[in-house]
Amino acid sequence: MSEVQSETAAGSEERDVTELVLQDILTGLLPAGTWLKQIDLERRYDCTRPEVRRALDRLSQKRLVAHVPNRGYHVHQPDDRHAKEVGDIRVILETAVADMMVANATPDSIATLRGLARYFDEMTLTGTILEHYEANLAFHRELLLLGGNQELVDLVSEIRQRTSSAPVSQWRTRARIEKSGREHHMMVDALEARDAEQLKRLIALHIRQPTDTPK
Amino acid sequence: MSEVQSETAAGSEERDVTELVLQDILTGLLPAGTWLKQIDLERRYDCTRPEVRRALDRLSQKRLVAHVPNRGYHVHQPDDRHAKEVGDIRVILETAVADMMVANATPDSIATLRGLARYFDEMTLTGTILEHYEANLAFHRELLLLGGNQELVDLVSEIRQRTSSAPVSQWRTRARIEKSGREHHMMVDALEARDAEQLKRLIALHIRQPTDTPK
DNA sequence: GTTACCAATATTGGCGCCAATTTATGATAC
DNA sequence: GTATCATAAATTGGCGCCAATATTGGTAAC
Repeated sequence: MSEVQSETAAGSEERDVTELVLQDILTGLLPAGTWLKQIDLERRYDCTRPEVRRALDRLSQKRLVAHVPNRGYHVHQPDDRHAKEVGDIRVILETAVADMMVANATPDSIATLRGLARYFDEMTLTGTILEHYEANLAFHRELLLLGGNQELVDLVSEIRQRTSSAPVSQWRTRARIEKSGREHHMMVDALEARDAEQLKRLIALHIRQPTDTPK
Repeated sequence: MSEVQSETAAGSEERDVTELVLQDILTGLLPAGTWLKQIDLERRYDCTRPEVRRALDRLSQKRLVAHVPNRGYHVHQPDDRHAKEVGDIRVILETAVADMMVANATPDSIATLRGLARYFDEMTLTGTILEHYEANLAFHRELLLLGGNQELVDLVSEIRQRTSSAPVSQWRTRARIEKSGREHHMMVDALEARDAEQLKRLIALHIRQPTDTPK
C-alpha cells in the first residue's frame, strides 16, 4: 500500500541485474556456453558497466557462469556427472525431512499445497516458461517449509539453480511436465495420508525423473 | 613451467582479498558484529577500494557478512536457530553418504585419513588457529570424498563456513578440541571396521557437539 | 596456395573521483 | 542541565575513463 517510489518513468527496470541474467539463463534465453560480453549485457538490460560486472561476479561465485581471466564470462555447462550429483544431493536433503513434513502438516498447509499444485497445472497451460518455473519452485518451497528448517529451504533453492541451467531441455516434453504435475498432487496425497515413506519415494522419483532419461 | 611472473617485489600479497577477510572472520580476528569499514580494510590488506567492495559483496552473498544499505557491512551474527538448522543439514548430508564411504574405503584412503587425523592432533599442539581449522577441514573433506559425490564435498565446505563465524567460541575449551581429535580417530576406526551405522552415529555426534552446549 | 607474422580492433578489468546519505558534534534554546 | 536542531565530517556507492590483453583480419613471404 502507498507504493510511491515505484513510479519511475522508465517502467520496470528497478530489478537487480543479477536476477535478470539469472532468469534469462534459467529460462534458456541464454543457453549454456553463451559468451556474456559486458557491452551486450549493458545494452540488453540497460544498466551500467559496474552493475554488469557485479552480476557476473555473483553468478560466477554461484558457479552458474564460468570466468576465464582476460577472456570473459560464459554460461556454465553442467556435465552429466555434476547434474547427477546435484540430483543426489537434492534427494538426500528433501527426503531427509519427509518425516517432519508429515508431522508438521496441517489441514491449512495441505490446502495451500493443493492450491500450489493446481496453480502449477494452470501455468502449464497458460503461463510463460518463467511463471511455470516459479510455480514449481513455489510448490517445492512450501513443501520444504513443512520440514521446519528454513535454512534447508534456502539451501535447496540455491542448489536447485545450480543445475537448472538447462530447464528447457529438462522439461521439453509436455508429457513429462504433466507427469510432474500429477506427482505434485500425489505428494500432497501422501502428506494427507501421513505416509512419510510414500512421500519419500515420490520426492526421490520426482527429482531424479529429469536426469534419468538423458537422451 | 618458467614461472617468471610470480617474482613481484611486494612479497606475499598476491592472494585474493576475499580469502584474507574470510580467514580473519573464521579465525576470530574480526568478531561477529564488527563493522567492516571500506577504508579500514583498504589499509589493513593494502588493496584498492574496488577490491574491498568485491570482497564484501562476495561475503555478503555467502551470508558471512550482512549488508545494510548506506550503512555498510558488518560480520554476520548467526543466531542459535540458524546454527542449529545448519548443523542439522550437515548431519543429514554427511551421514547420508556414510554407506558409500564404507563401500569406497580402501586401505590407502584409510591410511590417508589416519594421517590427517594425526595431523589435526599435531596442529592442536603446535599449529596456529588457522592451521588447526584447516587441518580439521582437510580431514572432513577427505572423509566426504569417499562418499563419491564431489558436489556434496564442495557444498558441505560452503555451508560449513556459514556458521563457523564463531569458531573461537566453538572450540574454546581444549577438552573439546581433544575430544574432536579422538572422534576423528574413532571415525577412521568405524570405517576400517566397515561399520556404517557406527560411522553415522559418530558423524552426527561430532557435528552436533559444538552446538549442543550453547552456554 | 598456405602459413606465419604483424597491426588494428574490441573487450576486459583496474582505479579513482564525486555525489548522496548518514552520523557525530557542537551550539542554541527551553 | 538537557534536548533538539543544524552544520560539518565521514563513509558509502555509483559511474566513467584508461591501460593491458586477447582476437581477428590482412598482408607478405615462402
